[in-house]
Amino acid sequence: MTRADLTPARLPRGFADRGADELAATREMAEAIRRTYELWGFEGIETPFFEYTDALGKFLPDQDRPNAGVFSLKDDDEQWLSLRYDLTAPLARHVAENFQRLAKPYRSYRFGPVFRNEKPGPGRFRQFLQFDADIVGAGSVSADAEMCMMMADTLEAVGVKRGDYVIKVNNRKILDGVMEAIGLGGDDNAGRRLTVLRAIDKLDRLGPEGVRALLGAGRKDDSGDFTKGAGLDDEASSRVLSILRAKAESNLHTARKLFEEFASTEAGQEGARELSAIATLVEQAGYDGRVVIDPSVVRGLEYYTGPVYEAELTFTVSDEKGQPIQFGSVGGGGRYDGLVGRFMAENTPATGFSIGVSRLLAALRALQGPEAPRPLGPVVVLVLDRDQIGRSMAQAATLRAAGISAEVYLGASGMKAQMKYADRRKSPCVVIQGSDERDKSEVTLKDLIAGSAAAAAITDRAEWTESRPAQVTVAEERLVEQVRAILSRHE
RNA sequence: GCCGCCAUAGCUCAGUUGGUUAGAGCGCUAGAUUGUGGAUCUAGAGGUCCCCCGUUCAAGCCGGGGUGGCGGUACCA
Repeated sequence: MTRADLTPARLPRGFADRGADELAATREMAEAIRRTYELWGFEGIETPFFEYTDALGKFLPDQDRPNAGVFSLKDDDEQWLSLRYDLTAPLARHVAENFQRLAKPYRSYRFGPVFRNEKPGPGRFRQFLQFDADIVGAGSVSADAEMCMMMADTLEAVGVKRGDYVIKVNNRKILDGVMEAIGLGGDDNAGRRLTVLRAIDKLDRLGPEGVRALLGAGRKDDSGDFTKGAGLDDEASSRVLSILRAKAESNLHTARKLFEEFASTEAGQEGARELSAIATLVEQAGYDGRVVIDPSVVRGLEYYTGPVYEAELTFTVSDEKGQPIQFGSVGGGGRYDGLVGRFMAENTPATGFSIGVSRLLAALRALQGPEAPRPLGPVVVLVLDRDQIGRSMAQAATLRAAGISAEVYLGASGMKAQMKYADRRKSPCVVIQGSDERDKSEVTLKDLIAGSAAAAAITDRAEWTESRPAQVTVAEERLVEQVRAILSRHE
């Protein structure tokens, strides 16, 4: 086989392998989230990665193929299947399919990878982890208030300090009311309404002037690309922008202000009333300041029908170049009363949220800095005489029986390379038994972490070669006891 | 999708007006140390200069096309 025939070892774009450190960190975080959800009375449910494409609600009517943005394939019975792109649509399918069996309101959570077939960017992959919680069958805003409060608890459970995050709540009905008031009501204007929502969603990045441009004629960005605007006149734009300034010093003030300014339509009235109810519940439950009404939140642009919420990290950290980075949103959700209704005639209200696990993890790691704790590897039992490997295996077995993770070195290299191997495995300690120890039924244990620290102080070459820091030789039957002593120093 | 930038060793990158055998640092393998990782010294391995076509006596370098990557923007259910 020539070089040119070799298969290139390469990962598809937008996908990533994840190593031991990240797996451990993910497991820990997922566990903290799961515990919180269960404390709030949610139960787990798992759905498959694949769904029928129409169940996900994505099918272009004018083409015989599913929408771009979704990974899809045709089954052998000619039906289109797609990889799930979120965990909400599969839940809606599950609830509709098992409607009679489920106790409602149905409180459930789910965790797993979702897939999006779109251009990856920095920190954006085509496969990533989400952890969702939803309440199906509860139409009152108490359910939305609970979701917000649970989100706050969840962030604290994974290690975000109070004050380092905020759960922002808004209500789509406010926006709907305003758009109705400026003449964007009705089915004919659905496209323009969407443009308005998208413009508002960009407030963080573009500022009020950028948003105003997008509400009006349009905006040209730095790369020279032009984005067509919603074509509103100045007065209408101002009206929309005034929503974004409605945030006041407290939730109840904001709610009152919204009621005063945007209650000219029925939808606006209802939205303000709902937000006011949420504000009261949040205050009574002691979540004031953590859950905040913020009229600039838009969220997922299609299926939300009422309250929408978003978890935002408020701290900044520096990247490798010292540039401050703001992590922003790590999750969000809202009320989607229409989603289950796609599968069954019975109207089923629902509300829920999703946490971007990978993103949250990245934020926390950046916060902890590069010296985030690394999990230790196994104890490595060296093999100095290959015909004595059975003894090494017996020693490893003894350690395992004591619940200590241990492995026998299985390579062909000498002792020096074995030490290097153990070092790279982040092994806390190696077990050495050459002929000297074997004759006396002893083992030598070397504490690699302490050894590393001791070596850092050595500058003289002779001392370096002579010294055997941080190692101890003991009788073989004291193996477990000594290893435990070493491990206990590094926990 | 649109706009821009980039592609040389495992990684980060040099490479002069186009000119012999394409380099450095780090990493890797090993020796100094007959049994010791991380310091030091020494040696070694490792390259289709992204691919194709063209210009030229001569291309890593110039031109065209392709592919891949990065950044911005749009989309993000």
